[in-house]
Amino acid sequence: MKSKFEPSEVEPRIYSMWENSGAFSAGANARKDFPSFCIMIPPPNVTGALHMGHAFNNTLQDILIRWHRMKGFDVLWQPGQDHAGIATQMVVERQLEEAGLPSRDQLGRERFLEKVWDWKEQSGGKIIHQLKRIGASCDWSRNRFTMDKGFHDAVLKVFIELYNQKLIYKGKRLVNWDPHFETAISDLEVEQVEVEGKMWYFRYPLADGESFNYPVEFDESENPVSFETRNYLVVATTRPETMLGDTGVAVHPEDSRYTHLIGKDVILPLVGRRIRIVADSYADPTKGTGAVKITPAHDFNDWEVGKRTNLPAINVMTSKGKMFLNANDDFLGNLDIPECTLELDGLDRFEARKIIVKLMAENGLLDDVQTEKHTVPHGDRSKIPIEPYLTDQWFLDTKKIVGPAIEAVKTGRTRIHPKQYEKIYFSWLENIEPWCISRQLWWGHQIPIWYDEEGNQYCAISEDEAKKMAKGKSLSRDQDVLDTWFSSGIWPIGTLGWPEATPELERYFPTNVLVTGFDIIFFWVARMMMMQLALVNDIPFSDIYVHALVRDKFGKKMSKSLGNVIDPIELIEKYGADSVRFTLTSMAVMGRDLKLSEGRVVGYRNFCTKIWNAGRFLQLNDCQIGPQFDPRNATNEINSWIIGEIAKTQEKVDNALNNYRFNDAANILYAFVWGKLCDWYLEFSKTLLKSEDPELVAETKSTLAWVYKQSLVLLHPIIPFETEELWGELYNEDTRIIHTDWPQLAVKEYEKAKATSEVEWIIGIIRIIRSGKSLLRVPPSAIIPLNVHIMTDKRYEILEKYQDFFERMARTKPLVDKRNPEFESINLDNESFVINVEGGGAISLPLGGVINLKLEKKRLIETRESLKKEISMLKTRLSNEGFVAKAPPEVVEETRENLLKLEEKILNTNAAVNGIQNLL
RNA sequence: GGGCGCGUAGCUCAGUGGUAGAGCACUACGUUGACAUCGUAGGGGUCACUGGUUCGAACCCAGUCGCGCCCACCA
Repeated sequence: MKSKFEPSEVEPRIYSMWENSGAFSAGANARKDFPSFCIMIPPPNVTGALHMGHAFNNTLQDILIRWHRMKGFDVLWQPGQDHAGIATQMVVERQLEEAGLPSRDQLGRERFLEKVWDWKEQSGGKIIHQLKRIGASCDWSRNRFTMDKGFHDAVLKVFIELYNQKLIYKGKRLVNWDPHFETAISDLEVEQVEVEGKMWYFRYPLADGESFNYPVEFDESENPVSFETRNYLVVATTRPETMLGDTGVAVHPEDSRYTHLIGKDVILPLVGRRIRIVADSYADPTKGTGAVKITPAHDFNDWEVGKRTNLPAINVMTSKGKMFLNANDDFLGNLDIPECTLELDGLDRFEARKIIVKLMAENGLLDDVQTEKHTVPHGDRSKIPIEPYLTDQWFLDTKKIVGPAIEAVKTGRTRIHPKQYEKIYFSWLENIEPWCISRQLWWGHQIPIWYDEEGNQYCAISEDEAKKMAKGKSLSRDQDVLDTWFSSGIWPIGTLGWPEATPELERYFPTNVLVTGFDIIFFWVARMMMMQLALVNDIPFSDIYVHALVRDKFGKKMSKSLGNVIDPIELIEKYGADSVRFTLTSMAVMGRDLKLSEGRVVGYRNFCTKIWNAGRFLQLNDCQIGPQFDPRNATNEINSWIIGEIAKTQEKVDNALNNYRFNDAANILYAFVWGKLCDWYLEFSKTLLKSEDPELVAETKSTLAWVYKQSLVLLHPIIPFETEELWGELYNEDTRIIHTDWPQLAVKEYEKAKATSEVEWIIGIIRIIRSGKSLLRVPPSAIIPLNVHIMTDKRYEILEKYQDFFERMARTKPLVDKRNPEFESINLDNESFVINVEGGGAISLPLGGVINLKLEKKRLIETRESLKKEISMLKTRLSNEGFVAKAPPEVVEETRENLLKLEEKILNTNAAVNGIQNLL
């Protein structure tokens, strides 16, 4: 065995060994009649790179997968990648531009898509390779891509089914439009960004020479007392450029300032168009001026107002967000739209804004400007303000299929962990809006709709089919593609071969756990629920584990623009995949984001080193599990103790993982392996192995080998590489650790209570001797005497039995029986450090010349004082009737026991004080 | 505006009714045959604040202050 564990050498070797031997294949290591256990990987972008969130997400999945595989379940971890419409198209377009190649438009659809496929082929393997680096044990032979033929057709099939059920329809609606990508996006892809903005107050002159009295001063009961005569209305806006598309001004039907103006017209400044003053309760008298300009084609609320009050909608922008004033798009009414003579055509909407404000000011129509913060909707990919835009789009009527998805979680058929996310899930689903599923992109699943010359729709899986339906009419296909999340929505059934009735669908669906971040609950989780239930009438998974976000050490979201991204691959190269995995696991607390700091990784890298060195110790001592060895029959107490401890650890780890308490699992293992196995048992074993009793030596070697082996198995789901390597080094097994059976150590059978309490007592004494020596600055190498003053015979015998351990582990001389039946005073024959022994008894370390008697007396008195304090605290509690009557009996009992222990300690301390006094 | 979460040791975080925990960092000592990526010992916290419930509160409840996030709206 090498003296150091070298992840960079071991990890690739072990991973290929697993992969080449089919260790990850669906059903590998499945025991007969065991149920299936299936996890669908949240498919990463095919052209993406692994970030910390992926590393975290997939580590947790891999833990669950490896754990179940070892337990004998029929396991499938289904991997795959997502085509990521906008993101991928964006990358390829940028590459073309950087390389000075023809642009998307110049290439045309077919040739552009070839470029995208090229890029996919070129970079698509990267993310898979990176997932392998962290040790993900997916069944790669089943890898799926959302644009692969089978999956592609499944997506179209879904569209066709839902279309035929009239759940998918086309309509001209106002949608969130991204002027950069020139596509519609869904509500979810819109981010609200707070910006410092301005509110402009514009005067819109009344038509036909009208004027009115506007109240300007009020008395105490808010009645107007003075008025000014106005021949204009004032409206407020944050987006002046949209005024060119104004087709009305709304006031509240009960706003007495304006009621008499309803039905009259104003002249839209700069444009000269007459637009109507309408009554609509959307206008809030308490906001702005109470009169609100209405631009139905560029504002969601205005669109609704326009529909209610029969105002036309005039689109004033191109799909790129540039002004375009003579579009003559009049979708809601039939007003005659006079030609606009303003020369703004082709100007960017924000440039136009400046000019319009300037023109309004020049015309004396700018009433006021205020600066204020407001939120502006931005495209989550383009990061520019989206534009509400009037277009033809496809929608999925989610309201009609949402019911079962809500029901499934309400009834607990699907459980969300942690539970608090259920609320978020419900609140979104219960207020769901139609889902805009069409995108004006090229990379994606092209909508399977063909149109004939009259515009009739033919929904079919292929052009041939559509032609048949159209009875030979000449057809053209809809140019739009589907939202990427539409295809992700059928990931569970799609990857298993739906719509075919495949054996995999039969075996693994519904799947068991979905492990995902909360940021895609709406995008993905809720939609999978809806779509699976709608298509195959079953839940996609029974459990949803929602994990938190990995943030940087300051709690900031990692992002490229902030430059605070920690690359998991770099961490893996520096510390090894196992260390990174253990770190993420130990921080995976439900419901709280994790701030990753490199210090944690270092700590767990050291843990991996510790495990390695313990393995070396076993090998140096030639530890193997003897053929006759049964851990339940170990005779030596120390051996029994550690056997009991590993059994308890196994139980705790299972319990933690069953409850998705990954951090508990990691911490339990850490505490056992380092705190118990290495710190104590290995040290004890050094003495045991020197025994002259060959049976004890054999039992100890077997125990070491067996307990360490169980530890490796329990660690394997979190630390797969190193445990596999150690397994190969230390144990001659037919199977690799990845396919070893997960232990089931019934604590009742494996733990010997007597051995546990005995060894724990000894550990306590060793600790306190070490502590005493250290406090008194006795050099650790100094070997000191150990006198026993107060002790029952029974306990003294135990103490004697462990003499050799005291000598090795606390550096003491053989113990000397100085017990005196008269407990009045300890018979201290030299300057001594006195120790109260847990559970009764007193020992001393005679340290002549080393310690200052007066100081030691002072220390003892201080000890006595603190004991007194504790005692009086406990006494107060026990004399409290409420406590005795209402506290649980075991708590009262425990308090009594503690009090007795303390009282014994104080007696011993008194005796020690007296002993010292005699010497002084 | 609605909702969720967080505030515990210098740092990163567990704990969640019964006398405060881990890792890292810090201090002292230490090369005993697994391990200096180590060992032993130690210092360090009125568990944000204020009230309440309780025999007992870091934990439950209410409020306050600070931080973060989600949803909605924004004339």
